[in-house]
Parts: sequence; structure tokens; C-alpha cells
Amino acid sequence: MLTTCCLPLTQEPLTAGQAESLAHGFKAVGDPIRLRLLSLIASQDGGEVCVCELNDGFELTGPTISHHLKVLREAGLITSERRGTWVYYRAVPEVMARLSAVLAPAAERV
Amino acid sequence: MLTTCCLPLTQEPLTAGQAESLAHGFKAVGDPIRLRLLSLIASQDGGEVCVCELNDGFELTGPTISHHLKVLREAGLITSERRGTWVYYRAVPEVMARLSAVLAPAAERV
DNA sequence: AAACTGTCTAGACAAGCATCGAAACAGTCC
DNA sequence: GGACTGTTTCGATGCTTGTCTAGACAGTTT
Repeated sequence: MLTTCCLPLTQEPLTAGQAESLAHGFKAVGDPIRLRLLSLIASQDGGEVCVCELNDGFELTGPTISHHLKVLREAGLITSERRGTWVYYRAVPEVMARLSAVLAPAAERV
Repeated sequence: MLTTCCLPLTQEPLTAGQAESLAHGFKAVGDPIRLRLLSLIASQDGGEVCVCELNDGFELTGPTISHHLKVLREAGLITSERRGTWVYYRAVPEVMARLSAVLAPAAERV
């Protein structure tokens, strides 16, 4: 996963290995539904949100939402925690920040 | 395309329209080859690079590289300019910055 | 333990996508 | 205009992915 990485790519070309790893993260948010799910989770006051609340915002079935959440989880962008019958999701800011940094303008080179 | 957008998604959930637009950009860089191509173009001294130079760095055929460049171009991440038989590519920093900003940590809220 | 609610996983299917070789297009040189 | 180089587009193919339903799993209540 995204264990070590990366200067803005405006400064230095990515290696094949870095690109492979980063692309996995970008591909995860390269779907509108998943991007919206991540935004709902990441913007949540209190830092976490129950999957039962997420389902309501989409016209997709529960299994489909669950599948999308799994993709985000496997990309390291969110974590999940079961409490009783309920499952709560949190965003992982560090992973988002890494993806963000790679595309950042060169002006942030300092 | 990415005409108007977007606070960090940690601050506010994305609308379906915003997500649709942004996801298009993220999907474009969600492929390792395309991510490497973008990094080669964006990090180039002089700001532009000839496609003939790009092809050498990959074990793919010319048409495949051309296809990938087209995906990046349609996502607005690069522009192309033909000069004689040669075609030169440039990165579009503003579009990269927009994608970067969306995933930026909330700490940049100021 | 059985019945219930909530959630995830598996499998099928249709749509989308990365790759190649062939063909078309763009420009240069003779 | 024809031959050439460089590049892009087209179409076929095999692989990947988004979506659904069915079923399995996790936890709670009776």
C-alpha cells in the first residue's frame, strides 16, 4: 500500500512501482459513487459514519454500496469498525493527503 | 469538465455532479501507465515533451501510448500541440491542482 | 436455539477498458 | 504527387469492473 511516497510529480517522474501503488488509490476514487461515499465519510462531524446512514443517499442496493466501501477500504482510504450490528466507517487522512500531495502544484516545493 | 470546483471533501460532501466531474479526472490517473506519463510530462524541464520521447520509456506500442495520452487530454490534464510531424504535450497545472485540492487535508482550511 | 436485523461476500451478467495490429491522418522531403 | 516519417484513430479481443440477487455471516432479542 501507500507506505512511502511521494513528491509532487511535477518535480520528479514516478517510478513504475510508485505509479502502480498510487494509481490504485486514484482508481478507487475514480468512480463517482465512491468519491461521494468518501466525501460523506470524510466530512462527517465526529469523524465516523454508520453504513446505515450512507445507504440512504444512493439509489443503489446495500450490497453495491458495501462493494464500493470495500474498494475504498482496500485502497486504504477508509477503515471500518463493527459495533454490534452496526458498522462505522472513518476516512484515513494520511492516505488522502498522500494522493493529494502527488498532484500538488510545484509551488509547494519549498 | 472541471470548470468550477471544489473545497476539500473533508469539509463538505460532494454533489453528484461534482463527483461525476472529479471522478473523471481521478479515473484518468487511476492507471499506472497514465500516471507515469503525466509525471513525465509534468516534471519536464521546459514544460513540454515530445511524444517520441515518451514512447521510449514504456514497453507498449505507439498506439497504446497515444490512447492513454488521449484519455489524459480528454480529462483536461494535458494539452497537445503539433509542430510539423512532432507532437508536444504539456501538463495543465490548474486541473491537477483542482484534483489535489479535493483530497487535501482539512488543515488547509484556513 | 430460533427468529430477527444489519452487513458483507459470492456469482452471474452486461458494460467498460487496456492492448494490439491495421489503417487513416498529418506533415516533410524529393 | 509519391515516398517517407511520425502520430492518431479504428476495430477486435481478452480482461476488468459496476450492479444485481442470493446466500452467508455477525450480532441482538426472545
